[in-house]
Amino acid sequence: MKPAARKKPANAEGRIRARNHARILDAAITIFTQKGYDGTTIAEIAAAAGLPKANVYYYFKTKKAIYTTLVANLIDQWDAALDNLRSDRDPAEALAGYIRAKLEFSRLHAAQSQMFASEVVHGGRFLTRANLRHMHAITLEKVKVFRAWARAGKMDPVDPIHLFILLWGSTQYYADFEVMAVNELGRRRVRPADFDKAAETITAIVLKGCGVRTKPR
Amino acid sequence: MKPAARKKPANAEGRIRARNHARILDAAITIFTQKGYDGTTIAEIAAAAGLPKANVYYYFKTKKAIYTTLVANLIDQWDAALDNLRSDRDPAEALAGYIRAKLEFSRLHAAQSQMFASEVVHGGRFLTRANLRHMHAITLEKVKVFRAWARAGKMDPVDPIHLFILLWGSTQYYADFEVMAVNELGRRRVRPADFDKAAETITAIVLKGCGVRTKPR
DNA sequence: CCAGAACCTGACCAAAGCGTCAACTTTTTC
DNA sequence: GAAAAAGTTGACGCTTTGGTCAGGTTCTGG
Repeated sequence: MKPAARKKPANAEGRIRARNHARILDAAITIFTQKGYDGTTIAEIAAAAGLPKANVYYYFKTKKAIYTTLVANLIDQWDAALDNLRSDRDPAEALAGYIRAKLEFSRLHAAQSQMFASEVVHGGRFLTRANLRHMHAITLEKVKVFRAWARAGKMDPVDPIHLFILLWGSTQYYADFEVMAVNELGRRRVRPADFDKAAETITAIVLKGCGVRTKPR
Repeated sequence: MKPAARKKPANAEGRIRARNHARILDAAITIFTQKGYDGTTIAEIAAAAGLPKANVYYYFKTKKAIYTTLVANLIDQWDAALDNLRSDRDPAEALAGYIRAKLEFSRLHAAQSQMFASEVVHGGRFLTRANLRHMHAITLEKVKVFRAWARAGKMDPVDPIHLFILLWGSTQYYADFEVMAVNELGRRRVRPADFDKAAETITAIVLKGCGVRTKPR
């Protein structure tokens, strides 16, 4: 083999590799979301990416490798909205910001939310223990925030995990169960105004429901 | 053909037919839930039902026929919990009852809830327009109940559809996203006590959050 | 008891899909 | 400009799966 110095460093991908890698993942997430892992074919992903099927295997070893790369990306994004929740913030603003951020994610990344939902509904067979531990650890950090607010008298001492489940279930619904959301909203698609109304409604119910106050009592 | 009187009436199925029909559906819902429509094989359903594969085709014309029969059954069950919501009831009791009923369904029929969730997450390709119209019509009936309570000053005039989405999203989460629920609860499975705590927490937040009062002001 | 109906089933077929491969083309580097 | 590396791709092999079929068995009613 020729001198190793000639080989590109692993993180210095060429522009062709980076472009095709991204194209495949973009195409894949749309189709995995619509059809699920087993209902999606490599030929469909290739066609949507504008590449011959065999070429997909040049960039990803297997179909499962494509899917698990997407799942790993989704875990990274799951964390981001939780940054709103810091104990040094006013709980009304922090919770309102979190709800808004979660709904923005549902609105702008419906496919990612749906794909993650699909994965979890089917038992999370591609979620690793490390994925689950990570998400649990992050959540426990934020549980502390809720507890700190409760100790400071800024909100009622509601069970933080069940509160998170209520927050996640309600905000993700608009993306994950879009078919039901549009049906019940009487629309063809969820509009930005619907997301605004959702943010307003969920925020009002949660703040009032958790006894959130902007001043300590 | 022999005299029609000899043929059994369509609704007087023999015990063999009824038994095998039920066995196939019971087996199917478990596997469709775990693996999704495309990930499930007729051979797996047959094995779980204790029948040879070709025999399954004696009872159901196609794989899709099995699946859509299950979906139709799920629609029927979706309605039942909503019976709690009647305008002549006290809203605190009615909403608490509805939340409790939904959580009971999640606890006792997790597979059905997950299968329906999977169907919707993937765009509801096996949900018919009639299915969707039916669910929408039922919901609109209950929207009237919320509006009647608001007019009577028994609760705040929150947006009924967004409230339903919050109720559905939070109560179904324990079944649909069981993997996440157990992970965040720090458990191996969701226990009856967790459902009790969920009922208590969701009910408290929703009643307080919606300004539900047991006496008109 | 027998004929008809209902039920069962092993073997089979056609189609689909994951992944491979050898040969080719393009790009990159020296 | 040439060699090496990277990228491309049509054809193919193997396996799997939905569904069929012909022939068989069991059940039911007269």
